[in-house]
Amino acid sequence: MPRTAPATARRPATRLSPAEREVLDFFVHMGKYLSLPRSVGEIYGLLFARGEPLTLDDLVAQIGISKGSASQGLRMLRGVGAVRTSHIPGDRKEYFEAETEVPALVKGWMRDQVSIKMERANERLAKLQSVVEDPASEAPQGLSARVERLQSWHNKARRLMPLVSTFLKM
Amino acid sequence: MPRTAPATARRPATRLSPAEREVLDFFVHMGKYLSLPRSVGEIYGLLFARGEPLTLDDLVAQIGISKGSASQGLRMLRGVGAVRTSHIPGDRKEYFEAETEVPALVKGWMRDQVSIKMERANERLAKLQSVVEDPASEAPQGLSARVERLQSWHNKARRLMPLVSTFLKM
DNA sequence: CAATTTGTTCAGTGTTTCTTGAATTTTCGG
DNA sequence: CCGAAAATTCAAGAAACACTGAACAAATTG
Repeated sequence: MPRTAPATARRPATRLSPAEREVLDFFVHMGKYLSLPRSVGEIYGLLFARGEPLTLDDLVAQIGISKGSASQGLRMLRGVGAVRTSHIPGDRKEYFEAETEVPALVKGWMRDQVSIKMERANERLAKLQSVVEDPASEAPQGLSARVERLQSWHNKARRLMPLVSTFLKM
Repeated sequence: MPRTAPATARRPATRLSPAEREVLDFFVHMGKYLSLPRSVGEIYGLLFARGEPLTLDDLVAQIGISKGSASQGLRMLRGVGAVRTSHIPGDRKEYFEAETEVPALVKGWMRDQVSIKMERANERLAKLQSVVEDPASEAPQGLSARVERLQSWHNKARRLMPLVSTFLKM
C-alpha cells in the first residue's frame, strides 16, 4: 500500500523548543478568533516567545514559511503596531521584535480594526437610512423605524469605545 | 435541452424592492466584519427588512439561495438568538422572524461568541503557562514573565465584559 | 398508513483566501 | 556607483470555506 503524504503535511522547520512550539500554537489559535492567517500567528508567536529581535530570514528558517508569507505577515503586524523594527549599525538586515505591551496592542487594534470599521458602518448606515426614507424605494412597513433604532444603537456603541480603551490601558 | 448556466451566475431571486436590496446589502457587509457568510447576512437582512415572519421557502425564493444554505444559516442565526421561530395554528410551516432588539442581540452574541472564546482562551493560556514553566520545555529567557503578563491582561478583559454588556443594554 | 409537504444533512463543486517561489526592486556596505 | 544581500511583489498552486442539490428524515393530513 503506497504511503501517501498526509494532506496536512507540515513544513520542515528547524527545531523549535517545546515551549516555543506551544507559544506559536497559542497565537495561531488566538489569531483564528480574529480571522488572521496561520502564518501571522506563527510569526508573532515566535517573536513573542523569543523576546528579542529576529530577521526575516530567521523567521523563514525557524518557522518554515516562505519569504513571501513572512514579508506580508510582518507588514501586516507592523501596520497594527504588533511588531516594531530596528537596525544594527553596520548590518543591512532589518530586525523585527514583538510589541508585547498589551495597552499598545489594544491601541493599534482599536485604531486599525475597530475605528475604521465603525466609520464604514456609519457611512453605510447613513446610506441605508436615506434609501429607506425615499418613497421610491418601496420600503416595507416600519422598516424606517427599525433602521433608525439601529442608528441609535450604533451611536451608543461608538461612545462605548473610548471607555473600553481607557479600561484596557489602566 | 441542457441549459448550462455561467459559472458565476447570480441566482434568479424574485423581485426585492430597492429598500430591501439595500438592507440585505447592509447586513452582508456588517456580517463580513464578523466573518459571517454572505447567505447569513442576506437571510437576516431580509427578515429585518420585512419585520414579519417568513418561511424557509419564502427566503429561498426571495433571496435566491438553496434550501441547504437557508436551513444552515437559519440554524446559526437561531443559535445566537438573532432569529426566533413561531408557528401558525393549522399551518405546518415554521416561521422565522428577526430579533431586532439590540440588547437581545448583544446578549446572544456575548454568550455564544465572546464568552465561549474567552473560556477557550483561558484554557489555552493555562496550558501555555504550565508548559512554559516546565524546565524540560526549554523556554527562552523571560518568556515565563511575558506569558504571566498576558494572563493578567486576559483577566482584565474578562472583567470588562460585563461592563460592556451593561452599557449596551442601558 | 400512503401521500405529501417541510426541513435537514452531506458529498460534490465552486469560490475565496492563503502560501509559495521565482522575478523584481530596493538597500547599503565596499 | 557597483554588486551582492535583503526585502517585496505577484502569478500560480494549495488549502479552507461556502453553496448547491439531491437524498433523507420528520411531521401532518386525508
